[in-house]
Amino acid sequence: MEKYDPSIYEKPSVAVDLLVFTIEDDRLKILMIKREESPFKGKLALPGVFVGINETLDKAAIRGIKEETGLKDIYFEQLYTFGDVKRDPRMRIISVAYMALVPIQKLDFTAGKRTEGAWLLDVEELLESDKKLAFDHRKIIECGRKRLEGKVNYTDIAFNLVDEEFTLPELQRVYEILLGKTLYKTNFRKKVADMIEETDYQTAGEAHRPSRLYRKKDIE
Amino acid sequence: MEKYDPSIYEKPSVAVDLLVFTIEDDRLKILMIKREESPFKGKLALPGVFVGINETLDKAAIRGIKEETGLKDIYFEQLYTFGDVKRDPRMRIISVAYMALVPIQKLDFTAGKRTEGAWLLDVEELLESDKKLAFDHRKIIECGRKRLEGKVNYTDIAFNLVDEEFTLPELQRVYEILLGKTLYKTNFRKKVADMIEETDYQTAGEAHRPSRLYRKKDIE
DNA sequence: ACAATAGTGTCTGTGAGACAGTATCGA
DNA sequence: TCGATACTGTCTCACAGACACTATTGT
Repeated sequence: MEKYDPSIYEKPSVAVDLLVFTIEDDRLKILMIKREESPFKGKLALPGVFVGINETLDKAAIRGIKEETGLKDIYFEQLYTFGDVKRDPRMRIISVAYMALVPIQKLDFTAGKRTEGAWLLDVEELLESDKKLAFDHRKIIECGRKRLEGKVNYTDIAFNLVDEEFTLPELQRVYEILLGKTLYKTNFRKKVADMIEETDYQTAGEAHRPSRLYRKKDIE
Repeated sequence: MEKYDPSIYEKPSVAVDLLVFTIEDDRLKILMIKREESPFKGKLALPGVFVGINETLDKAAIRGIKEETGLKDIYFEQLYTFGDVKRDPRMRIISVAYMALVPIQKLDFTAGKRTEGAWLLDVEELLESDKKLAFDHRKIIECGRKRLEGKVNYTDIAFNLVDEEFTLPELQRVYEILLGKTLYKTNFRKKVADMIEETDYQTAGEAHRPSRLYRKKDIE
């Protein structure tokens, strides 16, 4: 630390921006809102909250997730901190981005404070389009998308995008969506074999062979 | 973003803490300083700087590295942001940790502003000891140590810890130190084969077969 | 019977791991 | 010649990739 007293210097504001990912209709989606004020009025933005002076970053993220989705106890992790000087044209705001994953079955984002003005948008479509997003939120989403893809293969992060009980074809589709390529059933099953455990249930009512339900093995 | 004007709320200070890693005497070392003021007076701490109101996070990290080591143009990356409320007992300071890697040949940390009170400490020794460090700096160092180990195998990050020209035994020792285990020569060479290119030089003057010098292949 | 999807058996190629062997320096 | 370290050849084994095959539902 330096010798000067930081309290006499001008300080930045610190916010938490949230990337709430889910999978809907076999597509990766992200929760976004439409800004109703300047700057970037009318543009799409990530939901976010300012970090309270007596609030940890994780707590701020949890609070933001709760406000937007009504949910707590969902998976989240800190992504990266964005600190360009002019990322917000009004004033200096440093943004700590957090990524949250939620199975679509749990997600009812009108359950939060916001009852309208929020959407689940297709991430690939959004990133491929040249639509202007608020602030540096395009860059933040790209960062989250990469992290997601990077962690699929060497963590169990994908399990956070399926319901508590899931079929292997469902889980495989999640892997395929995150990786952006198709996988072979056999190989996929071998890979996840030691992360799952059977239940006694299976799907029914569809015009094909039923599929066994599994759950994530918690120990090990 | 929320509706309130953040400028009327109390803001945290934002600092960048630096983990300057190097390898000296076949050990992973980190640059640390002894605090001369309260709090944690006399305790070891990571060097750090406050982020200027018109300075990006990366720029603050570069400035800090320059002040401590006299170096610019060395490898660094953002590690993680630590925002516990009481991590600094004086006031709320959010710390964005950055990790820098520098080959020992380039490192002369008395070249910076600080001419004394800085040391290269053995990271494993430090983490195994129960020595009290300033702030949450033990946790930050653990975080950096893990990141380093995690990235060795699927990036070329280890190359930042050897000189521009290096022998394969040297590079292998870096890998071994970061991974904490010995490697087989043959397999190691196969792994790095497509990341290196030969030079026309080799070591001399040692009582054994000389070793060819390589450099990192930049294209590809 | 048939369409549709779930699930299995097995061959192959790639790459990590292990180890034995050869090469080249100074003393 | 010898000790020490640099470098190479090659066997094995685990695992990802590829693909053919069988199984079970509703219509």
